[in-house]
Amino acid sequence: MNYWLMKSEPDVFGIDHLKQCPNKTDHWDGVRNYQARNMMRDDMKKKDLVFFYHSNCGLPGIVGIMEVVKESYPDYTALNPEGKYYDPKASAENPRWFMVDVKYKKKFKRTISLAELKTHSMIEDMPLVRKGNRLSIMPVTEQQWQFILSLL
DNA sequence: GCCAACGTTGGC
DNA sequence: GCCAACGTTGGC
Repeated sequence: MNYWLMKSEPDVFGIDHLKQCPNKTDHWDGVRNYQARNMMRDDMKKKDLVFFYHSNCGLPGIVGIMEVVKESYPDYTALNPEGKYYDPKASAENPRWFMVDVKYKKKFKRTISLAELKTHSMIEDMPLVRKGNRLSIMPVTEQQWQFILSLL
């Protein structure tokens, strides 16, 4: 089993949105970065656990945990010319972009903020805390996962 | 709202 | 294949 971290803007889609979805499950659409796509498409497996990270907000940080419940399939939002995730280079035959389904597991009592995460040398190798990093999906090692949980 | 860092695009 | 221009991410 693998661990991951995925970013989302809480104003657009935060952890509370996921919790309120039917069956607390939704598809993680709109990923338009090849590195992130490849990980989601090739390496993300059912039952993998994922940190839900809130970005671009008052207190950026890890807010909870979700679980992968469906492995990658074409992100159909790329095919909708009206949608903001439309990509004219994607087609049904050649989807180009993929998504997985994730299910809400838990929300932490507090946000483990980016500022707090940056103070710990245990996790200094995480892309998340490195300068200028914009990856919206990244792998988390088991050691990093356990360490972060120990901060709660 | 600013801006640094980064990814993507497209001319050559 | 290089690289300048541009667009986006995301912290602050």
